[in-house]
Amino acid sequence: MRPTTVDDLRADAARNRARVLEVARELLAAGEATLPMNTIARLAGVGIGTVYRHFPTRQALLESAVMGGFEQLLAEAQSAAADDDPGAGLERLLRYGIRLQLGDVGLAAVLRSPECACARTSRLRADLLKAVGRLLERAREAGAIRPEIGADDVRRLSCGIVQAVRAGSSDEAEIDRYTNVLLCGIRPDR
Amino acid sequence: MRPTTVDDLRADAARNRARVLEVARELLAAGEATLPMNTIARLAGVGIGTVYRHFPTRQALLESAVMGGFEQLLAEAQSAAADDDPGAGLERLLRYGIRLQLGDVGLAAVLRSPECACARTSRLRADLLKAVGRLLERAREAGAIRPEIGADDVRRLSCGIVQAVRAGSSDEAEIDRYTNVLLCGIRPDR
Amino acid sequence: MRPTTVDDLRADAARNRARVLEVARELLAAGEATLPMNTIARLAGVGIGTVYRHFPTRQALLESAVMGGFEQLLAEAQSAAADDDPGAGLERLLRYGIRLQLGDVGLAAVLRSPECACARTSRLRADLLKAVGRLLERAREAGAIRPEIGADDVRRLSCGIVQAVRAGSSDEAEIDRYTNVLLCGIRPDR
Amino acid sequence: MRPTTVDDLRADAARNRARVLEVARELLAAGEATLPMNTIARLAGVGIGTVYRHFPTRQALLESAVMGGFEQLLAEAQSAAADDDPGAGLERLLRYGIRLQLGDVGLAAVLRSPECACARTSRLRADLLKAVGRLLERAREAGAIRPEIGADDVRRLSCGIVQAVRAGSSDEAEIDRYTNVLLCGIRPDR
DNA sequence: AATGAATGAGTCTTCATTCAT
DNA sequence: AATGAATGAAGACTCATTCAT
Repeated sequence: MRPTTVDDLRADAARNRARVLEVARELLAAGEATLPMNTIARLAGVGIGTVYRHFPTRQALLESAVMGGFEQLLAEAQSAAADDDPGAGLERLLRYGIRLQLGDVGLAAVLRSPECACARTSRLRADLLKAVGRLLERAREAGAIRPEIGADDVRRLSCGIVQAVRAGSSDEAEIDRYTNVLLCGIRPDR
Repeated sequence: MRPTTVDDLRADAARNRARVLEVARELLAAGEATLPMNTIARLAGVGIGTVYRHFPTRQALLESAVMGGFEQLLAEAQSAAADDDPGAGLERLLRYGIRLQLGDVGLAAVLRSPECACARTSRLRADLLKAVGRLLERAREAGAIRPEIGADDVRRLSCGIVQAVRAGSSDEAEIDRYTNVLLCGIRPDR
Repeated sequence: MRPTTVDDLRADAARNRARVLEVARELLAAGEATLPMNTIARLAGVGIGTVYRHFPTRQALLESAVMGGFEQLLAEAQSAAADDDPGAGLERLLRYGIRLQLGDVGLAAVLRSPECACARTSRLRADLLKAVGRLLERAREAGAIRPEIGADDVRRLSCGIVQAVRAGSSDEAEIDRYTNVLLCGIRPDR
Repeated sequence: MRPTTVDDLRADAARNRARVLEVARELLAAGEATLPMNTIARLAGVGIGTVYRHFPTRQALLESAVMGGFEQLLAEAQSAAADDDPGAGLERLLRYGIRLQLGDVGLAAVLRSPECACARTSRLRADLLKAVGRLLERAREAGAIRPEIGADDVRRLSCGIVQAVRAGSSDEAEIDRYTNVLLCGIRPDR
C-alpha cells in the first residue's frame, strides 16, 4: 500500500482533492458556511463518495480548506513572538489576524471552534497558542499588556472583534476602530 | 373583522400565543437556539398552523420570545443615560447587558442580528440606540469615552464580547475580565 | 387538539395510513423484509414525511403491519388455553402459529425479535406469553409436556421451526413433518 | 500463466489471502455478520481490489472463512457415521454441530444458506449430507430415528434450533434443553 | 381560529463494484 | 498481482411550509 500523506497521492486523486478544496473555498468566500457535502461534490464534478474519501467529516473539509490561512497566521505569530518590540509585534499580529479572519469565514470558524477534527489543525492551533504565549510573556515583561490576559483570551477576544466588525459595514475604518478597542483594552492602565 | 393587536385576541388565541412563547423561551434557556417550528408546536400542545398564525417567521417568534429581556435592557439603558456620572452609567449598562445576553441566547441573537422581523422590536432597538446615544454623548463630554465610538459600535462590540466569553468556560472571572477589556478599550487614552 | 388514536384519524389521514400499511404488507408478502421507507412512500403514493408521521421507525411500521396476524395468534392461544384437552390445544396452537408465520414473514420477524417498538405490540406479546403460560401449566399437569419447557421456549422453538421449514421447499408435508418434530420434542418421554 | 489453486499462489498473494480471511474471521467472531468488503480490505491492510481478486463475492469470502469449521463438522459427521451405536453417534453429532454453529455465526450462515458460492463448499456440503445420510440409515435400522427424517432435515432443523437458542440468553442449560427437544423430536414414538 | 396531515426538498451517509494506474 | 480512487445508487431522516378540514 502506498503511504497516505496529502503530498503523496495519485495524480488524479490529488487533482480531485484539490478541486474539492477549491470549491469549498469558493463557497466559503461566497459566505456559505454550511458546506453541504453533496453540493460540493456536484460543484467539484466528483462523486459524493470522493468527497467523503478525502474528508470524512465536514469539519475535516473545513479545516483542510483553511489550512493555508492558518499557516500564514502561525507564521505571523511566530514572527511577532520574535519581534524586538513585543508590543508592536502583538499589535501587528492582531491587525493581521483580524483581517485574515475577515477575509475568510472558514478560518474564522475554525479559530472560533473549540475542537479540531484533524490532527494537523490541532497541532497548528497548539503552535499558534504557544507562539502567542511567548509573545504575551515578553509583552508582559515590557509592560505592554495586562498580566491577566492569556493566549487563549487573545484568540477568543479577537474572534469576538471579528464578529463585531462583521455585524456592520466592515469597512476599513471600522476594522481599525474595533481593533483599536481590543488593543487598548488589553493594554495595562496607566 | 376583529382587530389584531396582541392585547386584543380571543381568550384561547391569547392562551395559545402565550404557550408558544413559553415553550420557545424554555428551549432558548436550554441552549437550543434553532427553535424548530414543529417541535415548538408539539411542546406547546398546539397545531403547527397556530404557531405560524401568531409568528409568521422564526425570527418573529424569536423576537417576541425575548421582548421582555429587551425591554429590561432598554430600561437599564435609559436609566444609565440619566445617570449623573455617564462613565459609571456606561459601565453599569455594559456589565448588565453582557450578563443579560449570556443568560439568554435568544436575546443575544436578536441584538446581534442586523434586521428585525417585528415593528415592535425595531422600535425597541431604535429606542435602545437612542438611549445609548444620549449616554455616549454625555460620556464623551465627560471625557469618559473615545469620541469615535458610537451607539451601534457599543452594541456590536458588546455582542462580540459575549461571544468571546461563550467560547470558553464563561465563569464569573472571565466575564469580568472580558468586560474590562471592552471598558478599557473604549475609554480614551490618557 | 384531536386525540391521536388510530381509530380516530381524519379521513384522509386514515386513508394514507391504510395505504402505507397495505403497501408494507404487499412487500412483506412478496418476501421483501427490509421495508425501505422511501420505497413504501413511493408505492403508497404519499410523501416520505407521511410515512414517518404515521410510523416513526421501520420497526413500528412492521409491527403495525402484522398487528392483525398477531391478534389472531393471540386469540388462538387464548382459545387453546381454554381447551378441555391442553395437549390438543397446544398442538392446535403450534400448528396454527407455525403456518401463520410461514404465511407472513413480517409476523415471523416480529415474533422472533426480542424487542417491540409499539406499546401495543408489547402488550400483545405479553398477553400471548401469558396465555401460552396458562396453557403449558395445564398441559404440564396433564403430563402432556416436559416440565422444563416454558412459554418463551415455545415461542423461540416455533420460530426456529419456521426458519427450518423456510430453508426448504416449505410444502405441506414438510410443515407437518417439522411441526411434529417440535411436538414430539416437547412431549415428555414415556 | 500460472495455475490458480489456493495452494499455488505467489508468496505475497498467499499472504494477502490469509490476512483477509483472518480479518473476516475476527469480524465474524465479534458477531459482525455483514462483512463489508471495504472494511475488510482496510482492516487487512490490503486494497479492496485484492479482496475481490481472491473472493469475487461476499458469499465466497464467507465460505472460505468458515471452511475450517466446516471440515471439522464433516469429520465429526463421518466419525459419527462410523460409530457402533448410530443413535449415540447422531446425538453426539447434533450436540457438536449446534455448539459449533453457536460459536461461529459465519458457519451457521453457510450451513443455513441454500446455495454455495465455492465448489469446495458444495463438495463439503455434499459430503456432509452423505455422511449424515449414512448415519441416518443406520440409525433408522436401529430404530433410533423416525424414518421420514432425512439428512437435509437434520441440517435445517439443527439450524433452526441454533436460531432458537440465539434468540435468548444462550446459556449452557438452554443449549442442552433445546438440543434435547430436537433429539426427542426426531426419535420414533414408543 | 385552530388544527395537523401532507408534502418534498435537502442533507447525510454507506457500501458494492469498477477500472485506471 | 495489487492497489485504491472513484463512482453513484440507495436509503435514512429532518423540517419548513402549505392547505384542506
